[in-house]
Amino acid sequence: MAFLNKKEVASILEDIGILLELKGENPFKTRAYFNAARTISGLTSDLTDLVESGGIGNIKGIGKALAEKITTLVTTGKLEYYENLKSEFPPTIFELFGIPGLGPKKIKKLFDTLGITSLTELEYACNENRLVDLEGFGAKTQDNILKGISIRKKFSEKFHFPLARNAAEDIHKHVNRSKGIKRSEIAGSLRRKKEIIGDIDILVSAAKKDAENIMKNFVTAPDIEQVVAEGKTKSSIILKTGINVDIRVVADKEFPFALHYFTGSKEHNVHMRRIANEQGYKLNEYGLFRESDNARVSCSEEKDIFVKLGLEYIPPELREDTGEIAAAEKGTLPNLIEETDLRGTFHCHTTYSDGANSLEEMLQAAQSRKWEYLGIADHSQSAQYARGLSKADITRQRKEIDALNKNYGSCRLLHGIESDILADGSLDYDENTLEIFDFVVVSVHSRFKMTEAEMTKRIIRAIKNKYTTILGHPTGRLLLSRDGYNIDLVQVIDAAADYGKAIEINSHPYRLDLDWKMVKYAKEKGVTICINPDAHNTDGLDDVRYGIGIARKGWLEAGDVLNTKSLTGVLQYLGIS
DNA sequence: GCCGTTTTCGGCCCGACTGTTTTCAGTCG
Repeated sequence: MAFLNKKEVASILEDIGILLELKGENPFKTRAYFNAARTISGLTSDLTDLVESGGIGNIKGIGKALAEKITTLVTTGKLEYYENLKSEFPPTIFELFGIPGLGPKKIKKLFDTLGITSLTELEYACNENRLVDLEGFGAKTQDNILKGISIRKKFSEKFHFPLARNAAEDIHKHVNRSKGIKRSEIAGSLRRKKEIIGDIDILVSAAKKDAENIMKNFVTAPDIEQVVAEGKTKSSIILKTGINVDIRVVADKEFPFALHYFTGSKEHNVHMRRIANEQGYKLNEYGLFRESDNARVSCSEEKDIFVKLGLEYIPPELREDTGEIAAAEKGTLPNLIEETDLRGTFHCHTTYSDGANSLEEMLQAAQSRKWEYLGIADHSQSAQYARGLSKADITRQRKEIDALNKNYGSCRLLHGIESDILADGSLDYDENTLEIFDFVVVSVHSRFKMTEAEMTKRIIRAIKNKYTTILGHPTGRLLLSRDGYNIDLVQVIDAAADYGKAIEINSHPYRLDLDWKMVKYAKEKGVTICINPDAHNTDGLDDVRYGIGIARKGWLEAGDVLNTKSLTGVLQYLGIS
């Protein structure tokens, strides 16, 4: 019997890390907790099993002390060490982390000397001018903290991918108009195709004489809320949308190294630097240096850095320190799927339910994308909020699809449905009706608040249904606004593997569900993945590009994905002609 | 805290910018 799941254990380990930082503990010790939190949250094997078998201590980065603490947490739900640490600080102290310029040391100082325990108290103290005389603080610091609090109140700290990408492209264009730019690129989590973006990183190479002008141009870009830092090689601004943008200007020979460094992730970089050290090099954002004589190893492209370290080139999407470096050492990195590999897609809505475009308009849009097939999956009858299809609607839709397929040669419409998974795990039509469809996507749209055991059972029952083709948005999460329902994804993926069913990567930028961390697990279990746009209009079809990003982050190759198959291959897969 | 073909101690990635200091600690990525 487990008292805490992975997510909860990881969250406690992270809290411990923060509390240890506050206490001024050895930074390597705190890092051990943060690393362990990351490791635990990324585990695909069952945590309870690992604890019971003692295998938990064999995981890299989890030694004797952490293994004991994790075991205690899983088996009892409590940890005295954590409770004691927590009792030293009020819980609201966590609010203070994330204000720019405020780290553990300063927060501790504020707590010890002024008794500040929350954001409100901090703002009050700033307005009372109480920070200026504090050792290590001053008028400037106090002012910046106030600005930070005001920005925190106004904006969220994270952004959906498209919003961040559009902002990044705008500022990138603006910067590129500066004189003397040699190379430039958008780096950071955007380049790694993360589902949520915290800030934008722009990298530029130029001669030294041009750097100052480029910086000036950057900090005077339109729509800037605040210039946070302005230096010769590094500056930082906050846009009116609340997004933070960092820029680095380096010499052109440093560009590949800076690009690698600036793309991250931080964990990947740390690991790469360790690999470099082991081979007698030092790696930083300016170059790769031989430790014996400090000689620079020249690399003209980012790819060369990996080659020099005896690694395969690691595509940015994989740089999360989740095994990509070991695979690159062994030469076993996947040949990642590309957007051009897609030959069609499934799960699209039309005016029959809550879509904005007709069947014919969707078909034309698919044709213009050179797709061989388009799977229509409107909502099912119980989804009344979305005008779910009655049996009469289904008959009518079938007729129209058959007629369109006769008139349009190059792209075939496939007639599917997005059937609600009812509370008991059954589907939303009788067997005679389900029989009609070319494919069936099954999704949860109601009764989100079940226990994990109930929800898992419900979804697995739907997976087992013989009419089910694809499990749609498996957690139901809405990024930045709604957590997914409680579900044991490992069990769900195992069931999909056992029953030969596909799982969707819902490509809508607010969903991106299945999460890439689990995509990799699904691939390992041999589950077919389907990259679906969940399009509600013709433009929505382009969302598959976000799904591709997630598929790549999940190590997928073209062969792992259903909709890279030709029409013939798909018809064969679906068992229709 | 973790780790080890240099193994039970002594390392642990590395550098820029800010604001406070008067040579550097703290923060950030």
